[in-house]
Amino acid sequence: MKCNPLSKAVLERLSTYLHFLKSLPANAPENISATTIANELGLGDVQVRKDLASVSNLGRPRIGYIVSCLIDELETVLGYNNSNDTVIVGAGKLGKALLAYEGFKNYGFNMVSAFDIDESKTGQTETGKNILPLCRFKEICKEKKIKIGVITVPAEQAQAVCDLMIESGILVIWNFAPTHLIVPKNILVQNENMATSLALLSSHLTEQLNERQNEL
Amino acid sequence: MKCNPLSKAVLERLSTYLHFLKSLPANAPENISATTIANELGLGDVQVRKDLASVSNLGRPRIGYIVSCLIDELETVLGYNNSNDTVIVGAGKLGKALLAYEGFKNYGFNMVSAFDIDESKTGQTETGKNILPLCRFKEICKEKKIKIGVITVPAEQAQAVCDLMIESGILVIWNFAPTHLIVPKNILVQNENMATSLALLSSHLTEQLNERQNEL
DNA sequence: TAGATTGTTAATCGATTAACAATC
DNA sequence: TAGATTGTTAATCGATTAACAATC
Repeated sequence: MKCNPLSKAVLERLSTYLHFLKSLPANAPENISATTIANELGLGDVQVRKDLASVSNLGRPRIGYIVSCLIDELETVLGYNNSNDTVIVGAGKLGKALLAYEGFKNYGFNMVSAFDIDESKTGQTETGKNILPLCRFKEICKEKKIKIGVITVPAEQAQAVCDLMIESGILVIWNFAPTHLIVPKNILVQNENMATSLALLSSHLTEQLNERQNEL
Repeated sequence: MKCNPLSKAVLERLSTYLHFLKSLPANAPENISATTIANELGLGDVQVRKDLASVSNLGRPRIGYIVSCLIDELETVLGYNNSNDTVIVGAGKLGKALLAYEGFKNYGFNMVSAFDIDESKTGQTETGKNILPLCRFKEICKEKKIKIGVITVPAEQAQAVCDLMIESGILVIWNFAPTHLIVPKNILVQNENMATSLALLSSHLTEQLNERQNEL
């Protein structure tokens, strides 16, 4: 396993490969070629091979890759085998849902607790996790050395929460607030922003419809 | 307004600019320079200027852009001023939530109805929208000339639903199923896939932590 | 006129694709 | 050995950045 930093585009594809490999039936052959993966996913074979080469040296001429080993290696590279403590700020509907969702464990995320400025929301949830007052945020993050934060507060408060997170030692932010966050270069913000998705859809549609018109 | 097709990266930024402009206070000056936008969003000024130039010719030396006109133009380019009928396949929790959500109107999306293969789910929702049996999907899409489809079925059924959508004339697919869909080139699939987001977060974190270790 | 700001042209950078040598 | 498949090196493509001329 190599470790020069991978681009966003590569990581996205690696995640696709992993998902595809895991979805193979149990009676499938135990090895698979990059070309097969590429065809199944509608990508170029060279691209798949290059992507895989950037994280693994399991490929063997004539044989390809052993599926189970490749899955292992991808999970490691993508961090699904870690267990990273994660905190949430904003204990509204979404925040609570994320706090309760068990599935994050599969991706190496462990939702520790949520924080909210509204102290009436604090207490324990049915699933036994704590919702704590925001004033304890920094203290707890530093103590537990937490590096991942999730923002589920309204847009107006998102930047302030973001600043607090950075001050508290958080390195990676998963932002559900529909706003652009300004952060230092070494901090990653991953936006989960519906407006952006919709803009892409909309624009592609307009283009498609124009093309059709031109054809007539 | 010009109209050569815009790249995904540009569209994402345009959506950010629009959001930022809308968030300006009412008493802000009525014009704004690309440099100001760039600084506020932590981007390069040339990039902002080039992005804006690709959709507008409102920029005036010394003055910049009139905020309200720019908002209008961005909304048009991003399609927020259209009203695009949209259908949903999969009337589970997520499908129903999307069907009920009023906010899509602001982005030019009108959720017409949802479809489900399970006929026990059919009927009218509290918000007065219909959940229809999947067997009527093609007929209705063709009749209403629907071009946008949302997939909220489990991963196993997503490809079949996707194929049905394409057959029914849909051009743009918003996919919430955690799986890779294979489509012809002229169809856009926008994936709303948490696993991919998480992979990006995780990998960045690993990188950051390694760097810190090296510094010691 | 001077200065701010635009839009464009050219240079750089990074990612994808094509060609090919290496190997089982 | 022949053929499939890998990984790498070079070529292409596209996007970002830098430099600069145009303009109000």
